[in-house]
Amino acid sequence: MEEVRYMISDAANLLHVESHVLRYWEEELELEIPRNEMGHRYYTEENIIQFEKIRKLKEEGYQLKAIKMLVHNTNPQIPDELKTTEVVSKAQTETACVQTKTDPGMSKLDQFQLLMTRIVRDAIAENNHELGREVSTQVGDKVIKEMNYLMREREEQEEERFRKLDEAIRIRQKRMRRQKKEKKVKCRRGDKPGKLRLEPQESTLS
DNA sequence: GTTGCGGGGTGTGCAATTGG
DNA sequence: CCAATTGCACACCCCGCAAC
Repeated sequence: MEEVRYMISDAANLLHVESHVLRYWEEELELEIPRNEMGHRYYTEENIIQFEKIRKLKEEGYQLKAIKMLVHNTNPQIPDELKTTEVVSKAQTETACVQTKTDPGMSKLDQFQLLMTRIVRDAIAENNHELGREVSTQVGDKVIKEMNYLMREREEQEEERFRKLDEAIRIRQKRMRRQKKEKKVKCRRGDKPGKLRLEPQESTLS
């Protein structure tokens, strides 16, 4: 199976960010992006997935420092001070609510999030050494199952998204090959070759 | 066939801007 | 104030095309 390589512009398009953002993230997060013979970055599907996750974490309000920890797996538990103030205050508000009582009309996901917020807040109040034990005793089987389910669901969504991305790229490559082939045929016939143009591609992704 | 030119894409580096 | 983002300048390389 041939490894798919995306140039920085392709990767930027796929991820809906500017190319200099990718370079910036690469630098700040100390990511190792492979280079080709020309010294140009190329991105594998693995890299794309990694950047997609980074982008999601950014959207969720995490700072690059926190994301860096996650990426390098040095400290999977992210302290609140590494979240934006907006995210922290939101979490605090939710925690305050759950302290009083839980709204019976709340969705399962909301209840789960509130539960997690409370657990994490309590755990942070203890020292870092106690944190792991504290969480593991409070997070019961039910929460773990919920977490696994949510994680699996999310992974499936991501897989589906990248399947679509891959399909779009393959269609484009196929089209380009066909155009080149047509061009060659025209050349052999003696036609004057026109400049190869890419058809504007409709976005198959949203 | 070779050469020169221009366009497009990429690189780095730094400064400016933005927003919490 | 600082982290994050954006913009700009300049250099390099590749490729297509026209002229010779």
